[in-house]
Amino acid sequence: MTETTARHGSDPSDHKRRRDPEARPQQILEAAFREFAEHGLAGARLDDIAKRACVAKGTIYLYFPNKEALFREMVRTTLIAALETAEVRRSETDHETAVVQLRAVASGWWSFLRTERFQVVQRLVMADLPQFPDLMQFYAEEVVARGRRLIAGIVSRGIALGEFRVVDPESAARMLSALAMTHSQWCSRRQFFPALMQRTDDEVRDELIDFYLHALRPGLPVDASVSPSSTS
Amino acid sequence: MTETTARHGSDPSDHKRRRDPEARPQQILEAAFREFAEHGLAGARLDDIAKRACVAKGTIYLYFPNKEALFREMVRTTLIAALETAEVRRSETDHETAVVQLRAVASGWWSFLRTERFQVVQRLVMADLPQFPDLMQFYAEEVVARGRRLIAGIVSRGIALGEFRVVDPESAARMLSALAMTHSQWCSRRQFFPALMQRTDDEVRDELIDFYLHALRPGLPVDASVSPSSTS
DNA sequence: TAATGAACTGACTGGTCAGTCAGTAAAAAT
DNA sequence: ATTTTTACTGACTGACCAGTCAGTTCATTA
Repeated sequence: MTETTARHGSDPSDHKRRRDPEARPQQILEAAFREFAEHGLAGARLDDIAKRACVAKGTIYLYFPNKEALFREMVRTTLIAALETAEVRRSETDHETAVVQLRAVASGWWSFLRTERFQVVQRLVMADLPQFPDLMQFYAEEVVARGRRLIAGIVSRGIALGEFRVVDPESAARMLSALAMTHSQWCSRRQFFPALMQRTDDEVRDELIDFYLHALRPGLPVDASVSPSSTS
Repeated sequence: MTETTARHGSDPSDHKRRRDPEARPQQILEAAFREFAEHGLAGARLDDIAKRACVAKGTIYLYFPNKEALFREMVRTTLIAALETAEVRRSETDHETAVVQLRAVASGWWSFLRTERFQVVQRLVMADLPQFPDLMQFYAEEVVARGRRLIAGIVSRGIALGEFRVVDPESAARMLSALAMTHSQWCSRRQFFPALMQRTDDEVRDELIDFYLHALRPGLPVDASVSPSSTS
């Protein structure tokens, strides 16, 4: 009784879109990503995640059994999304020299390392993942090992083609990972590393790829193998 | 009245050594180190730290105003202790070739990176230090920059002596840091990196130093990074 | 028009823990 | 022997927050 055309809510346009409930998990995961990124696992509050997702706290529990599950799922989906990003460039350069291919793939990999998503995961991996051995395993296998195999393959090819000196490809791949991952982290904290302040991301990338390629140059000695291009 | 020789406590040998109270801060800091190492900043409980230090919780507050201060001080003293460890070897090799000196200093630095103390701090730096910009600054300046200067000096000398190709010494030092820090972390998580399982710490060290020295070998003619010889 | 139930809400509860403080106990001073 | 000081204790409190659940809203069905 007493209802005119206006109910109590008044504005019919701000209707919460409880339409398509299958969008909810993504929406919550995205909010969780932001909160975990800023505060880590322990520091993130479910109330804040809910607020960010424009959802009540109870709603989160309709889709995820608890905070830990939410965290796990958020890491998993982020890693998967990141992987897809990384798969972009790759075999489209198989006809090139190993040096060219390595530059191309390393650049793609670098772009991935420089994304905010990866940087955030990187921090969470260091900070909180020791508590979740299975996620750590997933990360090690699906992200680290996968990237490493990619690089190792190219290095092998370069060795076979005589472009690189003979090295253990797995080890060489690890060296590139180390250079790239660390430099990417440092780039994200430029304020603390004066030398990086006067370099762009791309310059840092080129610097480390050049350095890396120098380490793989075939040995100096016997002349014949290298065509003396006598240029400058 | 009624007291014989025995009071109520009975055992006179377990007297808490409230002797030399200046030992207390160190004792608490050490316990804090262990707890923070295992659980991070948020996860460590003051009750546990107290228990580990064989002290009541209240006692901690006699020496540190709050948990954050305890954390800061623990990081500070650990970094300082770590630095002293690292300063050991150094100018005692100034008469050697740059290559030999670099090997010696890098080995010393590597031992430092491999200590539990450094590994723990490394993790805390990643996980929790963003909240403490001044500590981050301290870490960047006193640990990272200092180590980098040390290496850069040797590289400069090697360039001057013609042992190394001409590179930016600061950049070269950064490359070595990246290789060493990352590999040290991976060594601490060997379970997840199959390739490292069959290598000792020392083998990993040699592998990366060799790789590094290859990158610094004085060049073939000129770089001419990519020479498209138009094979096709 | 009413009944049904899926989607969602947010006040509430119970456990956890940083930080407090009134009190004890031993050593030093009187 | 008595008082004062220093070092320490641990039960307590209040804030915080993950997780719950009785209740609301609204689209769909009857």
